[in-house]
Amino acid sequence: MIPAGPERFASTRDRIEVTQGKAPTGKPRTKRPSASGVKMRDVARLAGTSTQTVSRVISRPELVAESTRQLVERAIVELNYIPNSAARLLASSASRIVAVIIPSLSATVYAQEVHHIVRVLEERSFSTLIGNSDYSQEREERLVQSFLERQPEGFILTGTEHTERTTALLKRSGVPIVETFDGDSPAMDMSVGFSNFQAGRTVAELFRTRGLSRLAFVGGRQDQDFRANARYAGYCDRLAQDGLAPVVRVELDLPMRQADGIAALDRVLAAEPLTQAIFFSADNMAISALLECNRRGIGVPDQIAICGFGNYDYGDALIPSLTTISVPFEEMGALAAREILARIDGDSERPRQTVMPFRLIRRGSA
Amino acid sequence: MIPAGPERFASTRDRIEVTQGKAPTGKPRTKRPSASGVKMRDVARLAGTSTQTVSRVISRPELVAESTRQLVERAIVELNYIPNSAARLLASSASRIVAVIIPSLSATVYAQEVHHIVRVLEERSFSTLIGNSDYSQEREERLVQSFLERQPEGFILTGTEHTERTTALLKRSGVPIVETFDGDSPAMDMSVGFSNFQAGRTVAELFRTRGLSRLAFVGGRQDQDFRANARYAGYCDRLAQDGLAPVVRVELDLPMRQADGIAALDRVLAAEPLTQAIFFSADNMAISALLECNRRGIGVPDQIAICGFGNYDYGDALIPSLTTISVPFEEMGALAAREILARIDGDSERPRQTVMPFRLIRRGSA
DNA sequence: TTGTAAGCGTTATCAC
DNA sequence: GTGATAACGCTTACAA
Repeated sequence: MIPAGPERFASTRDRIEVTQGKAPTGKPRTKRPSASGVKMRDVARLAGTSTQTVSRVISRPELVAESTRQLVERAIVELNYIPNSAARLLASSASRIVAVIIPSLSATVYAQEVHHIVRVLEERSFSTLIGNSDYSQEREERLVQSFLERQPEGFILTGTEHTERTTALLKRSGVPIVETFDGDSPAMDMSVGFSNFQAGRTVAELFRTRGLSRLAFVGGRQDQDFRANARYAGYCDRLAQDGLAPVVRVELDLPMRQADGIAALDRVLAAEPLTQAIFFSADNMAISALLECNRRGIGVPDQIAICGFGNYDYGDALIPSLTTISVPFEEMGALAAREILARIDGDSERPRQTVMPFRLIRRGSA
Repeated sequence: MIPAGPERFASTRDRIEVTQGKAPTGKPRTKRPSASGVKMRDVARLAGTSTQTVSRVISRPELVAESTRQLVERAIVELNYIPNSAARLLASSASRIVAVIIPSLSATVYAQEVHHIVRVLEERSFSTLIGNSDYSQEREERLVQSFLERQPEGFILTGTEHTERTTALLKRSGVPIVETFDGDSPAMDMSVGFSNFQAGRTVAELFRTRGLSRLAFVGGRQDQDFRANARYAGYCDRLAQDGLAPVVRVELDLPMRQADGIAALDRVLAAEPLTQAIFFSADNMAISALLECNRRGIGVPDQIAICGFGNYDYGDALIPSLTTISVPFEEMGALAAREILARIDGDSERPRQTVMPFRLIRRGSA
């Protein structure tokens, strides 16, 4: 079926002459190398139809007579025809691309999210363009600009903090946009997130219920980690209710690596040796801090209670198991993708801002 | 600078009339909605030049007179012009896209790899198309076909096992291809991998050095997890040297989740209660098995030695710490991307098949 | 250094 | 149900 020529660039000119990037009429200018080789015109020629009919067979087969359709389909297989999406896009403005920008694929939460975005989009044969902003709004802006050149039919971004230009570019483009991971702030267009503020409040509430009052917080730098800021704000808000405030806030450079958990623990204890509880804004740090406490003989949760965020895989396998906040990152990604698709499909009046529920997973460490 | 109209779809027609998808000459057929609005022609008009000059300013500014260039650049900013990459691609066949297909972004190793692929490509302003094959060659084939429509300038795949059609399609396309994660088998084009076979051998060697002989293996299903097969083959190869063979091989459905480690441990012990060592083909399972052993009072490494694969973050924080194989996944991704770029740049005769070194990280568990 | 003309491969439109 | 023709927005080739 497929000619098994050993050389790369093997060509398919076995049955019919394949168009070779020349003007079909008029004086033949010098050659232009044709990218793929087989084009719609070749299929039409072999099938004995016009290109238009081939085009119809591909996009709206129900409009074509059964017999013609089979002829064309056979020609497509025969020639191994692969449509050129650039030409399609140029003529029809339907790129079937969705652009996704996240801070980093190295962070499990974003990788999970993207996995499910991609999964949902693939079901509908949309392709996914992926970009890492590296926690920088400037890089995000550059990515948006560069992706915009490809006319994506949707954008999925992380958070609601962007440069003015990013916002302006996106709004002007008229493309559906979903912002994820942030259910606290208003979105440009649509959003699928969760309340970081309430998550922080919930953890503070847990600690207060246990009668603890010297509470610390560990998260990313204020100017980088906006979601952690919101969690901190919620944390403070609940404490303020009892006339309290966090005794230490440790800010770490992003991306936060697992080992940073130990350093953070040290910084907390150096600043306030009598700290009774620590809220880590990511489980990986909480886990390494917890293991470090075990190693040092610091009792968890009695001497120091620990709560993480994200409900990573290993948390429940530790001793003590890790108390944490569980957020449905997979569902968030899947829904974000579905919202984009729904908008593309013209199902207009759907809920614009979805706030997903999170859960406090109460286990051994707090 | 940027008109701050509150409505979406805000248009920029403040200074000059923007082309609106009509034939500039001849009888005006009915309108075709222009996707972005501003196009090169508009920039040219505002700058008082031809589109050709605008094109040059964008792609080869050194060919344009300083004064003209400034005029054009100002017009570009003024109009917020964003080039249409479909048109560029159609005219020039340079998509500046690289397609990446991995089994799953949910698995840390692939997410790490992709993170670095994307990072390297972004430095050169290439965009990344990402697809999950879900450990299925059929899905991989579909993704390849669909990505091929977008004329990527390179493909990065996982492993060296593909359907015949996948191979045929890719070879015919003439696009540079890098296969990753497999340094044992010959590649279609280029490859950046490591020897799974030698990794398996190394682990068996470690266990043999410790005088253990009833050895088990835990990995993915044979028909899905080809890299684990290679590790198993190496494992067996080393054991055969001493007239031995694994006492149990547990095969799990992919993707393997952390909790599967405990189930696998049970299956190993059920099949051969006197098992002395287990090689897990992924750290996440090794970690949960190790923690489960602690919980059950099974002594590690004395009663059962455990070795993982991948050197995940938490392995060295456990007690006992996890012995494992470390593979430079990040470097592998980065190099894969660089190989593609080098080929695109025409730096032809570079090493085609790179085998990256792995390291045995000897820690407490084996 | 700049401009003109002719495509790139597809789809929209309209006529048959 | 099918085909001819004109775009889609850009770049290549060549002329000025």
